[in-house]
Amino acid sequence: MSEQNLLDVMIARTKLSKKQTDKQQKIVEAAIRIFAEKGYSNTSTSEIAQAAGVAEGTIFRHFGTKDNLLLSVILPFLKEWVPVMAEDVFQEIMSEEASFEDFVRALIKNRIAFIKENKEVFQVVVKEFLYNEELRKELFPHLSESIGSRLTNVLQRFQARGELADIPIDRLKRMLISFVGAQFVSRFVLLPEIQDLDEDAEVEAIVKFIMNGIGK
Amino acid sequence: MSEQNLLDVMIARTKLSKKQTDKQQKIVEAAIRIFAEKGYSNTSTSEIAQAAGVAEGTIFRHFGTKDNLLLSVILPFLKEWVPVMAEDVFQEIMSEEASFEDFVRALIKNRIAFIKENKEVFQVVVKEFLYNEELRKELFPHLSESIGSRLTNVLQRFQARGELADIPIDRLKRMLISFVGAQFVSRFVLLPEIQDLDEDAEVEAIVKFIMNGIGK
DNA sequence: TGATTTAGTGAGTAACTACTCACTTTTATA
DNA sequence: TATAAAAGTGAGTAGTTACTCACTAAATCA
Repeated sequence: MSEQNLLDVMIARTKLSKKQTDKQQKIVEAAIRIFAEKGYSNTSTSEIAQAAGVAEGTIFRHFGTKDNLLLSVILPFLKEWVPVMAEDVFQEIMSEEASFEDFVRALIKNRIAFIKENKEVFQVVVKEFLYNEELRKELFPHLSESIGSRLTNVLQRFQARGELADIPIDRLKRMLISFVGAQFVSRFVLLPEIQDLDEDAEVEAIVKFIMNGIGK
Repeated sequence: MSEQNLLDVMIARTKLSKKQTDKQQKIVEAAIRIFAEKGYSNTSTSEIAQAAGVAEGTIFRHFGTKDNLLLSVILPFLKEWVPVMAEDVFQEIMSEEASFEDFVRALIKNRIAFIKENKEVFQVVVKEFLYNEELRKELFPHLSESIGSRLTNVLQRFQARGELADIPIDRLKRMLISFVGAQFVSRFVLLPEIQDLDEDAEVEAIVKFIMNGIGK
């Protein structure tokens, strides 16, 4: 992977994001589609060029390396993922006197909507996050900082209010993230062919599981 | 991937499993190590040969193709995974008058022990299951049949006993598997560097989450 | 022991890989 | 409109890939 700091690339890419060529966009779209289907490592630049209706050289004119093309797919998604986590859900909900259950439900619905809008990129992110150790090691600290710390605050507040069981915050956080994450991964990556049979009911079941478990 | 039926390969490999050469074993061991670290697609046969202290031709003498080598890594693991799921835990526990909580605890402890013994292969299986669509499509039916149906029986019995919430079995099953699976994946694949800080407490937290959720 | 099968080798190969570069075409600017 | 800059091209390149095959070494069997 790229040796330079990912945050720098992230910022640089944002500045350039306004002036994007037609073909540049076609390349990214094709890359997303094929990366999602077969994985980054199993995709050749010539295949992307063909799918995008572009000469192979054009890819390298704009993105320099194949690695950079992957970043151009993943980073915009993550850049949107993180702040939306902050504003749309956290602030809005926390200002009111909402219950933890409401918070969890709103968070899950919000994230499902976002993933649905970016289904293929989500698939790429999940697959490469698991497969590409360098990428993971580079991105993990940023994600766990920006998302994790926010979640810690929220959980602490709800635990102080007495709405949560007396489990250490870190363990709570880990279980929450991995459970919800697993739902998203199994729904949108492992079994993407399944349609929304009953999305609301599914969300409700997830919320109930989190709140009350499955015992009786 | 291989065109032939995976079950046939599975059976064929079992028959041959007795007479395994020294070098054959070294190759598999090296493959497991490197596949787990960098992923199948990012590993070359020459790299495996070098790590195993073997000529590259030797790999192809024994395994024919790189795909077959991957199967020789994954299938023995799955072949052990499935029956142990049946005997060690299911039968033993179900014969007694154990509670659902006992069952879950025993199941999780048993699976953790098995994964610990086969940590690297587990990593390979998880990564390739997500990355390699053909492999997933081939293996998924067998796994969901042998494991899923057994779990369905167990859940039905406990639900009939009134120990479980009135959630449709399929949804129960999906949530249970994805939650427990997520714990294993995050523990042994995403964050393998973390040691057993307090494994019993962690297992207990997982069990409690499943039984009672995190609400109060 | 001699003969046959099996294990092991490593140089060789065709296909593919990411990437380059001299060139043409299009766009922006003066 | 003339000029400079940027976008786009595709044949070419050096390196790597999975895999082959003629061969030698070791094990098995008569």
